[in-house]
Amino acid sequence: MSLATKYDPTEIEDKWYKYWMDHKFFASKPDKNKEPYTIVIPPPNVTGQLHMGHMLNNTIQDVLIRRARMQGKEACWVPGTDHASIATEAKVVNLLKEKGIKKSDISREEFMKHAWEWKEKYGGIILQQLKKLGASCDWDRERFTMEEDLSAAVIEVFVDLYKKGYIYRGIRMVNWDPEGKTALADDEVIFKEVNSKLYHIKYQIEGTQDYLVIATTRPETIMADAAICINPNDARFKHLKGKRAIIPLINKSIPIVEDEYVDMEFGTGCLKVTPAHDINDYEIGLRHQLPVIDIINDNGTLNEKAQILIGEDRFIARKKIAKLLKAEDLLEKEEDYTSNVGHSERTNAVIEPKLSMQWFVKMEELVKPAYENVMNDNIQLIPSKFKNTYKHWMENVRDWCISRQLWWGQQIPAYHLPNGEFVVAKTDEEALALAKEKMGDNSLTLQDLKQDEDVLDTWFSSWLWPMSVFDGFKNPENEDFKYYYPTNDLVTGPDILFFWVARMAIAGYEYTGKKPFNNVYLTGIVRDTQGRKMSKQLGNSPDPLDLIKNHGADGVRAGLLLSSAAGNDLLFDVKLCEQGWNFGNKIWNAFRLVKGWEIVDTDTPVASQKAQEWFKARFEQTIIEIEDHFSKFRISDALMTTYKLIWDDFCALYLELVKPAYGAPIDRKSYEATIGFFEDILKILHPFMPFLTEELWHQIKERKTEDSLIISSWPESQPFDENIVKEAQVAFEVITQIRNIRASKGISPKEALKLYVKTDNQAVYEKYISFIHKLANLESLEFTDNKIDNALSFLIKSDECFIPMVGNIDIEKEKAELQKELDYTKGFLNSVTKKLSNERFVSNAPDQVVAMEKQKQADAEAKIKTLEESLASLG
RNA sequence: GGGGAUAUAGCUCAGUUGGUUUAGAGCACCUGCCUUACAAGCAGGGGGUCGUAGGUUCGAAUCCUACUAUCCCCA
Repeated sequence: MSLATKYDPTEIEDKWYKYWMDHKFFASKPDKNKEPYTIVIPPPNVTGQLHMGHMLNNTIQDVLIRRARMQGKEACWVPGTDHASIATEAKVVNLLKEKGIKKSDISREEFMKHAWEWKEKYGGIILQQLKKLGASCDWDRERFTMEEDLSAAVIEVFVDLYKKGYIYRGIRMVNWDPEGKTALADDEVIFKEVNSKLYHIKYQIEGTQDYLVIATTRPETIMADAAICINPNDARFKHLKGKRAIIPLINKSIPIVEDEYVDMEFGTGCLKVTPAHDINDYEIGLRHQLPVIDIINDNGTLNEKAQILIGEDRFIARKKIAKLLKAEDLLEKEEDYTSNVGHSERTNAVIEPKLSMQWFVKMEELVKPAYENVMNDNIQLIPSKFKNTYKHWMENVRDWCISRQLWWGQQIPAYHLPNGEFVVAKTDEEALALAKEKMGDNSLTLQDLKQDEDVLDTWFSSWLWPMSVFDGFKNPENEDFKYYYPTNDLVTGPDILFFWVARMAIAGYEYTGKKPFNNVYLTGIVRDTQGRKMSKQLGNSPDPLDLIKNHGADGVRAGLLLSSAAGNDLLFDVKLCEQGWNFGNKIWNAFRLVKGWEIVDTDTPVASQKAQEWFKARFEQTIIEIEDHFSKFRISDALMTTYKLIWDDFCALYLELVKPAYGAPIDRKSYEATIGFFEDILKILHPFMPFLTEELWHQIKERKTEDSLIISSWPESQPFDENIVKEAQVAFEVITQIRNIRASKGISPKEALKLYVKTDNQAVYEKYISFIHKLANLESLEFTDNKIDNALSFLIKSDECFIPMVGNIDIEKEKAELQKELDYTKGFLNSVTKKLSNERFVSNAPDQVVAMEKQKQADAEAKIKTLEESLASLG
């Protein structure tokens, strides 16, 4: 069979993914004889499309899971999605709008029916996309946070936390999204710099003809003002103390209060206090017992409490108020001003701070085990720098607002009673029983109970994920849960360290007494080459599926991993994927070379024999390095080490050493050794580039299903002789030097050269003479005690090598090069000597260090001697 | 305003508890090669004094302090 000169991943990738699926290689079930290795996927938003962040994060998970599988562990990667209340509801509302249906015109039940239909039809595309990437998830275990069992777990936890006193209702200032008509968590608010205006408005001081001036960006809220506030230390406003001011347009009298919160430098130094519409004002209001006047409806329009402009949108009202004030000469001036304004992550609406009744989880007590067990490394964060951030958050944890004014989600299992009280229960029946008890009224019926309208925050589902995917609530004694939980590694972005990771740890300890995972690997954020976050608005994100189409999933995976150290942001460049593909192509062609050889039963050439010994040792040495990288989650380094082993050691050196002359056959022993090495490198590369490696694995020979690479065994490190690697290195250095001479003198590789070596250690050279012959094209290698005239020379440590030249040698140039080398070495010797002549160094530094310095000194002195002799001989 | 992180070659990053060279890698760059696996390749090469200024130490890219710059989180 002939192979194309260029690797084409398209068909190969689909073929092998199907093959793995058909043979259930991703599937996992508890096996007492094997060690479990479990990862739960960070459930992507069910409305989501694969983006670069997912690609990175899932590639890492797949690398970990594939390696564990090959190590003989029972590898289980659970996939799934979360129901994303806000995003999904927005999608469904839009879809209904297109059909001419308003959400407000249909019942909750009808809406849910539409939402589920939407989910079945359009949801979870992202999981299909993950398959293109090669993700080896156990798809039979796919879960969804709104499915029956997982919802039951959410309700159970709510009721339980309520009973334990961790859940309460309270009025709070929340981030209100007037478009989505829901409260948002702080992290769902994006602050953007917005150009706005600072309006300077005159308020008459009651009982006088004088005015005070306040500066505000929100003149439409003046009707909700409860006071004017000044700093008690502000000498300018002594005359205002104890007075009252009149709100313009509605002529309402409000007190002037004093509070040190007011920044004397900012604006006019007079602050209007609007407790209902600003979090800071709310707090001032509490301190001064000011009334709260809420003038804005849920949809962002003014309500009747505003007295004027009722029904107008807040932004239109702003303009109209400005106009009205101007008309009455109460607008002193407008100045341009940029301010940070919160926007809804989902709807992009400007956030309205709003007081409302919400449900909260009391965090302070609940958080303790999750806090301690990260601090003591029971749960490890990788990289560990995130421990600081985690600590800071945990120590300043705030109560968690878990209610959302939406329908898509688990409806809060609280039932309001006619008298305004409420009960919390898992079912209607239990609620009714509780209500009867509470009210002492047996005649109550379900009709008297009204279930809370709100649903729970999506995070309130996903914080249970590592437990609920294994049915840890429904049936805590089940085999899966006992076997797979706690999970091993969690891979996610640092942006959800608090919203998700910390909360999972909290829930894990609360409900199982155990950590939900051992290690949390925090990936970097994928940015564009200019360092900007990838976003739809900027349009700076490449389409992941296009990337896969153009560079192959293997190429993209390798490209993403090549420069993404844990926790460091990755500046994504398509060039990385090209590099990934190049690498795949390199291996493909290496295979073409080997596959093309004709095999005969002849003796093994010395070079080939030695090359096998050498590569074996080099491989073992590298495996240790790779294991070390993996143990520290240095995935990028593990790949780079593999990359260099394959490209530099295997292709550039080993294959060149065993490669027979063109058209000549290869001896059977060398061929078989080479195939063995090839299999080993395919194994260690498989977690990174699964498709190409599986393809070549089967190209090597016909294999049974159970001999597939994906389930083959990971190479274990074997003892090896370090001296082989070290001594061969001398030969490789000689080769490089000779090639250097060829390059700089324009000598063709075809022209064989003579090499003379002046050394005290002939044995090392003799051992690997065959390497030098083959890779540097030597006519002969001889040892000498004297300098060789009319030759170019170079140094290997203090050994001197000579290549006789037929033509003239540019003596001046040679001298200059030698002089440069000499200067450097002298400088180096100088620094070493200085160290050694320092008595305090010699007496304080460890013996080993001193010995090393002495060795350096001796080497440098020998080298200098040789260099000086060479210079002298050149005249 | 508070907290945290980072600053090493043109770019992206290593540098593992301070001592294997006057600092490494990949990519990019330069030179020469269509050498019979691969020109998306091969061979060779140049390039940084480790953000700035101090300090600790026999010894600092590594520890401390200040400053500067950038980024993130919280308010």
